[in-house]
Amino acid sequence: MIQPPDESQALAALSALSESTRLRILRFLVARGPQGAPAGEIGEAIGFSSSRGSFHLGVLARAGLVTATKSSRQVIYRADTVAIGALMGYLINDCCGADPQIVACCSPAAACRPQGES
Amino acid sequence: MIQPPDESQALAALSALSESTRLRILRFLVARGPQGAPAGEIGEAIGFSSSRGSFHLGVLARAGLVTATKSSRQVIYRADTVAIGALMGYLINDCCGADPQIVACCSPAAACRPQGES
DNA sequence: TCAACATCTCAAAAGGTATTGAGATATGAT
DNA sequence: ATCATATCTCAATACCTTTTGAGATGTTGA
Repeated sequence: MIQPPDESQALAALSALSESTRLRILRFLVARGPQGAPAGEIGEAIGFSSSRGSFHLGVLARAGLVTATKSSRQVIYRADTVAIGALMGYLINDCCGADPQIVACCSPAAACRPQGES
Repeated sequence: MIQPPDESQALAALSALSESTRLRILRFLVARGPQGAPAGEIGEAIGFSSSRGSFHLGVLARAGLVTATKSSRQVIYRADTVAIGALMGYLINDCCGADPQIVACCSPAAACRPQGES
């Protein structure tokens, strides 16, 4: 059954993505693939203290963009690509009515101009 | 020349989108198409005072997601579909490495499960 | 058991964001 | 000129977010 995330889920996800540390974490985890990475390693790669990392990873997890699974004394975080895809689908199709100009930008080879550039 | 929005632009746009009133405004304006709508009409449709509307429309405009053009005594706002598309492209391709599972969700017929649902 | 490790929680401080209502500004009509 | 209209600005208030450092919790290995 096709069911988009509801608005409040989408808002939580967008809010989670709108912070530079968290965007970097997500980039890192997507690049890692299904294997994910433990909190400490993410912190070392990106550069933040354990409490700061815990805070940001918690925001991402509560927003549903990453999953956290305990593995002995570590916590492995993984990007939830299905959730991320659902957010994209919500934005493109539900919020933007699948506007062709917007949809066109989503393919890897898309030639979309940056915002506010001539 | 293909050039994605830079990170700070993307963050401003994501932050602008992560508020329910503004997401509604954008939905409304995308549905309106290139004709756009004056501030007052958006406020009536969505339900907010002029000062609140001015604040939120300003956030969207500063983030580059909408354009504002003065037309006699009204200000016409329009969704900037190129900028919105560029944001989508940035998220999908630059942040998420064009992960196939994420890209798959962007077509209108995509069957993506919502975040956090079984 | 004890020490080291990985992560989380908590409270304080600083800064950012949203809402409200009053009022300023500018345009168009009488 | 005067008035109504459309929008923006401003200051006050309330609330939310981020960072920091200290320390709590739970896990593994000696």
